[in-house]
Amino acid sequence: MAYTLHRGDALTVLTRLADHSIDAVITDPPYNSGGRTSSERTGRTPRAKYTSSDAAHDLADFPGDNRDQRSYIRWLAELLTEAYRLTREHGSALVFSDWRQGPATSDALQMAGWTWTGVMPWRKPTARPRKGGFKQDCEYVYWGVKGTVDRSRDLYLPGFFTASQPRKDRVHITQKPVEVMRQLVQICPEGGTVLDPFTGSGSTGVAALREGRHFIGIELSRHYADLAEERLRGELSRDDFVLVGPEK
Amino acid sequence: MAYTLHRGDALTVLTRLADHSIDAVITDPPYNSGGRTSSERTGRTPRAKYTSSDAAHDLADFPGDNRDQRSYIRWLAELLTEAYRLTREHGSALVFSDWRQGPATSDALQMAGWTWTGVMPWRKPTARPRKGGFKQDCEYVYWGVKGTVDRSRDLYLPGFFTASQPRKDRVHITQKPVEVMRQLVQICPEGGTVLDPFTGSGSTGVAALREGRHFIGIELSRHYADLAEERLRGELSRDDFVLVGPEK
DNA sequence: TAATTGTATGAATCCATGA
DNA sequence: CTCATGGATTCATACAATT
Repeated sequence: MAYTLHRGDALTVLTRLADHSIDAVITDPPYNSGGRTSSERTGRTPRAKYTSSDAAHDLADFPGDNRDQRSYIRWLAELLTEAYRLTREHGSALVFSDWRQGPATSDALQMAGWTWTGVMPWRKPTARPRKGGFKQDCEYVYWGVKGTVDRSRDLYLPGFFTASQPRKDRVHITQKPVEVMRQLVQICPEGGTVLDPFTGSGSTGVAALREGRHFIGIELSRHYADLAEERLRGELSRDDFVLVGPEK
Repeated sequence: MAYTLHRGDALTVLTRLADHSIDAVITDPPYNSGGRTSSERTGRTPRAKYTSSDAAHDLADFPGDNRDQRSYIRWLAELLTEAYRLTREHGSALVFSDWRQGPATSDALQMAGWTWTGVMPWRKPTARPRKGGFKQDCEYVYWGVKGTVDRSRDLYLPGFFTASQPRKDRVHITQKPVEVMRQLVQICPEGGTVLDPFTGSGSTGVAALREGRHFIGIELSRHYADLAEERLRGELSRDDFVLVGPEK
């Protein structure tokens, strides 16, 4: 297994990649969510929007979390259009979203040509409660395919995930649990290639390598690109990775 | 606790009800999905769509499940507009949807004036697996409020439900588990009134009565109106219902 | 070693205050 | 008035510290 990391803007780098070189696009774009007013959403850093005021951690902000909803849909649709071009027939796109941006994500996916085939909730047991009603403790993975689902594969994946956010060793505010990502990357055939245009700290890549898929990542921020590089390099030199047997 | 059942068309009956008489609208409209093409959606009866071909069900069809998506949104928005008028300030609407109609449901809710405040997945552990990818084993409850959430209530509800569809004693194709509905009706203050314009077999009403809320139901089909009537009457004569203590 | 107690925090949300 | 800003708040859960 091998990986490639590009440092730069997602859309710019995508346009340079070759047609039909990718089997699955799995990514977690900035949600541009958080806050009731436009200025709350666009005028604050991710840390200010998403972090408890008494939290002691010192994780870096990430860029691109300040679009309004209209330009968010257009931007995401354009990105997913490029991703569609790169993807082989029957390939998949898996896009993370919170509850607020769900409809926008579904729209963008379909505007880009993907066939929307499902939604998989990811439940986070440690979400904040909400006084006066129902808490919102799920994020969502929107699933699109290029053309139709490949029904010839003997593959049965869950429709729902539950896992806590990484706490120890966390390096990104929105870091995803590797155990969830390991399930998701299986939508890519073994030995195929997974693309993540918003690599962040690289959990998608880590999962891809552990599950025997190649990985191509793109990350704008130097800080996170370096962190992802380090984590991915560490994966290739893990001597226990041959111990990972076939999933039951 | 008391209940009222109207037999008739939802929209027609709603226009006859009084302003500000309702605390929570909790309902499961016909989803109108279940097929990729317009003809697949409109050409089959609900039984043909929602039951597997080999299942030995004997459940009656229900009407109003063959609109295309555009008119579905308009129809649902109109219905939710009437429901909005009936509802008190800070009251809630909880609308069931499958994954396909989620964006449409969110649109209709907001078109009708409700503030969209969340989505709660309901997971059905017995859903069929899907060859070649992720199974779709969740339905969704879309939550809207009139104005803002009432933060003065000391109420903390879950953001996620898991429960199997009733198997024994099931009388409606899309019957909801009472244990899920008992959580949902708590968004209505104790002693308040819950409205369900698509009563079906009456699970919302059963849950409302058990949790100490009044219930108003509307059901078009004579068959299901009779069934709901019977179930609700049975609730009022349960001698164990006084044993239901205050929720912790 | 196992059980118990203690502490920090969450892709938030709400509200008072000031511009 | 509206809009922007910053600080206070909520509890289940994870993990560390302690018994």
